Amino acid sequence: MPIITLPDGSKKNFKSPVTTLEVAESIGPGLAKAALAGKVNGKLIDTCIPINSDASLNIITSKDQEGIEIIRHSFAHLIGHAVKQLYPEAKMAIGPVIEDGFYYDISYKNPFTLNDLESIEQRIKKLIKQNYKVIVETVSHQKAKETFLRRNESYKVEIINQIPSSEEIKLYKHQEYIDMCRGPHVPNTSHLSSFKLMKVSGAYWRGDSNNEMLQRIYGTAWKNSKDLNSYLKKIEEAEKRDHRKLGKKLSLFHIQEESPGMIFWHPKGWAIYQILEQYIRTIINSKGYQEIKTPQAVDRTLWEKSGHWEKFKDDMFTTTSENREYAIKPMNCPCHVMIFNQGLKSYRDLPIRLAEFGSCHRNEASGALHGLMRVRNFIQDDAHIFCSENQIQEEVNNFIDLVFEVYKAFGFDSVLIKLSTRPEKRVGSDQIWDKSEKSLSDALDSKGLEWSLLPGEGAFYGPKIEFSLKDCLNRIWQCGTIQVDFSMPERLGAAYISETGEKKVPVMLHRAILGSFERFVGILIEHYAGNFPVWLSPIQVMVMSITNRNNEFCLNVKNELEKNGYRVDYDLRNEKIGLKIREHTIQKIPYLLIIGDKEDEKNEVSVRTREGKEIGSMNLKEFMILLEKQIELKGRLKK
RNA sequence: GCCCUUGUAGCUCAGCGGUAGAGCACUCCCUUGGUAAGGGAGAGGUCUCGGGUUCAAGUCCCGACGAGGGCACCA
Repeated sequence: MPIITLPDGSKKNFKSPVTTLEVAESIGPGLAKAALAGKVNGKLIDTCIPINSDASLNIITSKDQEGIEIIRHSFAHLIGHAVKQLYPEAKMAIGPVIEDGFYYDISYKNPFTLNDLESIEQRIKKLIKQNYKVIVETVSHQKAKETFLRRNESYKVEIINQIPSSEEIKLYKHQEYIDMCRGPHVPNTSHLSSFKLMKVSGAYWRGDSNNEMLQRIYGTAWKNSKDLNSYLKKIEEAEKRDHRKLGKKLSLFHIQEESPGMIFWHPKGWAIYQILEQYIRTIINSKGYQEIKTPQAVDRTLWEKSGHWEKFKDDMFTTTSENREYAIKPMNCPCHVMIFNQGLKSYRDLPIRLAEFGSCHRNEASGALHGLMRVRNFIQDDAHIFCSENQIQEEVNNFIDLVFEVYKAFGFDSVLIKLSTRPEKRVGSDQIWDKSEKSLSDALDSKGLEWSLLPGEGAFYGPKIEFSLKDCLNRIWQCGTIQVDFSMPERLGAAYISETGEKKVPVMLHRAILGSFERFVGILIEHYAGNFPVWLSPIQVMVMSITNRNNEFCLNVKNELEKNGYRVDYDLRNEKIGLKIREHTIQKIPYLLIIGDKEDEKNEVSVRTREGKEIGSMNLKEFMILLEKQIELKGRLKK
């Protein structure tokens, strides 16, 4: 006799086991129609599954996030249903829910084209219209296996073989199509309306590049067409922020065939880069770092000693000279150890913080390259801290503060923090790993930060904290990092004399705040949509004449601003002011100064912003105060 | 690296077997105009590269290289 407690606290008595659907019906026909699943004591189940004992029940509809995820999951099954009708020989692998949508991995002899995608989408629409019931059946492990063997679904069989044979398996029947899933799923296709198949791509079976490649169909689905459209609109808007597009439009940089993955920085892009570098330089100087510079090409023997040659040989560019083989450095760390090694060090010297804006080359897989975000040549705001074991905690703590201080200056409010721990292939004892992993997690916890654990994702020499930011399409990019390294100093013979007079190996902390400048500029372009805050704008002020009678005054204004350290350009072309405003607004220059006879007479400038706001007329001094205030803010205020 | 898509003027793109097109940008001329496009004329392309099919190839086929989206990778 189950008593069902609803979210509002009310209780309902039932004489016999009751399903979510029946409970919903007892409340009202509207709810019964909308019910997608039940959440029984916190666990999601299908609406047709009987509840045998007292329970709290939450009826899930498309208004709940869980409901939308159920809808998306059921859409994955619909791909299966449609694909098997259109291409009976296709084999279905896995079809999970992802952020904003779903996908299905499929094995099929021919590649799916855009036309195929279109016909699959049409077929799904046709299936939805039939308003068919999705039927759940719980079967034994054996029966499930037989079912998929009979249907020649070898991937499903492989999945079942990984499930303990004592477990029961749920089959979802979509008319003649059968899929298997933990569920729950929608009870009827009538709940499935607003979706779009987005793209096809390749994906390795079980995510392993040694396995065969399947075809992945991606889709998005929402509770109604309004949500779907606003999602599609959002993507469209985001694409306009793409740093590659804006980089071209604003003439910041370009990349060309002859040097894939390497950047040609134009004057404006390089201006931004240099401002960043100078900013970081000033900050780290004040935090006890010393800047150094180390060679670009280093004999392979050093890379052999550091362990890079063995593990990353294929990812290094090499060159030869007079029978010697060199690697173009992929990292700065071994060279930093070489500087540390010059001269005997005492425990009193520690920590030693060596920073370098060093250009590194990594021969990344061609398919990994992505604009400024993933390149083969990049410069990090790199530094290595040589310290004793008991200094680790404090150094990590200070670094985390530094990262947040810097990120805040750019207006980043959401920073993803991840702690990556020991990978399978690694150097160093478990004891050392225990210690270093703990020092990182303690540091994060002591700051009260939210972070997630990535087991097995650490570098081969030590665990790391990663600070990641998102691009305009929500793709995540690692920027800052701090990594504990107990191995490389030893491999490269670093040592210091301890308090007790013995030789000890220092710990090395690898760390970067921005990560690569290339990637960080890419993130900034998208973060600001090209509207750089004044301190970063390559051109801060554009001085424009209305007629050529005002040219001289314009030049004076420009020179005066330049003399005061501002980045200024001017436009004296024989064009109408409307055109000049339009062009420089599109170029996203923060301040436009308009100078005509009126301004000339009063010795003032008329100020307009790239947002289209006319601030009014003022003298240059007032304008510079205004500029100064904006520069002070850095990126802390949006726009 | 793998799968799919893709490569035409500085940019965005049309053309998809029969003598290379548009808009914007560019150059010149006219216009001196007050807060997002003034008017006219002109110049500009071994259609990524290399093979092949064909009387004829941006256009079809093969290969290389690059790019885009994923996957794998990311010291």
